[in-house]
Amino acid sequence: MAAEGVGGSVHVLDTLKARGFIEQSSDPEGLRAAMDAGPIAFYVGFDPTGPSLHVGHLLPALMAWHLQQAGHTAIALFGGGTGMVGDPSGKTEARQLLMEQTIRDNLARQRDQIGRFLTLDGERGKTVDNAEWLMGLEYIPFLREIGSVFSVNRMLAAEGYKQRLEKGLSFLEFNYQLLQAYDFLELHRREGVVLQIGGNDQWGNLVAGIDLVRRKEQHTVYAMTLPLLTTATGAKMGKTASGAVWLDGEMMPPFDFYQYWINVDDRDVGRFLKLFTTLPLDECARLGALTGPEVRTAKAVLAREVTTLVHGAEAAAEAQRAAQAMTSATVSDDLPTWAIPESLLSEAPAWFVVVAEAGLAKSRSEARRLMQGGGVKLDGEALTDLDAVCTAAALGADGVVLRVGKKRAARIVRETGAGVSLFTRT
RNA sequence: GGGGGUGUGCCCGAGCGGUCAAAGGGAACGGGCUGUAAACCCGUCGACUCAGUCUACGUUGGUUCAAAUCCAACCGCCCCCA
Repeated sequence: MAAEGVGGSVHVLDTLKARGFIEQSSDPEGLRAAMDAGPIAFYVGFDPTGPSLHVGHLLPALMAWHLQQAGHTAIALFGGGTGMVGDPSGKTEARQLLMEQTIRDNLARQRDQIGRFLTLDGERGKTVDNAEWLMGLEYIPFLREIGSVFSVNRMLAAEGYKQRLEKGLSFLEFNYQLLQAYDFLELHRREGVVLQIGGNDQWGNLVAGIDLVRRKEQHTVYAMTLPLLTTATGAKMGKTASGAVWLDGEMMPPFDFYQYWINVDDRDVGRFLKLFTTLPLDECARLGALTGPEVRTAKAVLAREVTTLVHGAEAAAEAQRAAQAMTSATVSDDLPTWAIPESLLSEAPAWFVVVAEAGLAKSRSEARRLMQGGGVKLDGEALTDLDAVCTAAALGADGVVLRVGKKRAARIVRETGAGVSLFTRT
């Protein structure tokens, strides 16, 4: 990662502001003064309800990275305890309750992923699990110490709960805010944490924590929220046809991850560069100002940078090569390759079967339709004959290139060993 | 606990005994135009051994020649009363 702002003259808060990380801040001046007085400890929470983190989590992770680069201590809090309750903020419906074991598995994976962004040496950064202090809580003491300072009136008036009040809100979920506020208090006591960051939908929870710390400890602590990102077309960031854009390489191959960024809307490129890469601001500005076909250059940089952050330089380079090979009609080693099993080849399968088996279409029916619509190309030639079959002779020594649309392609080779497709097989 | 609703394909949403693989919209995908972008136009959009068959309208059973459509129970959700 590019080092930026370390010992530099630009204040990290200004950097964050300029890059678009800050949506709301509880007390900008106070926080700045606290930071100027010396390194502070801050925390950011992750909810273990998903099996992997996704691009949405990238934002808080990168914000934490910037803060850590500026010398502040990062604490990544995993909600092993709160995950068992479920945050109702901004949700339309109640969340399904997860099994304890599922939460623990998710948590382990997420901890691993966050380690790629933050230094977690226990000195400059560490991870904690709030199950540690939440699971052992006793009801009556908790109610007396924490519950007594919360106002139900105020909670009900909060924007985040409005939607849920229409649809119904269980008492379990209603308690979520108390628990998150308690986390802040606990981390303040244990680790001297004075800042919590989170998504803008967390605002109510963060502020509740600030209030709680003030009441119990008479200390001022701070909160900052990140904007909830939407794409230029108004959709939620990070959604694709097949689901979320996962950071886990098994759930979303690096190639697909890379492609996600290449296919981003033009209008989002400048904004995303500032948020999702660690490139200097002026470089982001330069790339973001490109217009017309040149935007592709900016997208290539965006895709490479983010993929590098998440999957490493090697995987990013590989994805980039595959993407380039995608646009040329020639057979290339860089293309995702699928080795057709000898057992299948010997049956002289129709091409639509091969298209489906190679993962280029979800089903044979879809492969058929794609062919009928002229969307399948074999070595650059449209392949529309449903009866055409794939034979050893057709493959030749170097194999062939099957292309579906502009964004999917694979080299089909004759081989008995199992090939690895870079595509998400469904 | 009592009363009333409701549950449809990725999402929203029509259908209310046969003509329903299920209108319409959105999303998505393919073609055209381009720049692996947006907008726009065209097409597709359950599966399979593809002009045929199978699986689908919360779940399970029932009525009927025939059910997404009627009945019962169950499950989930919503509203009113307690």
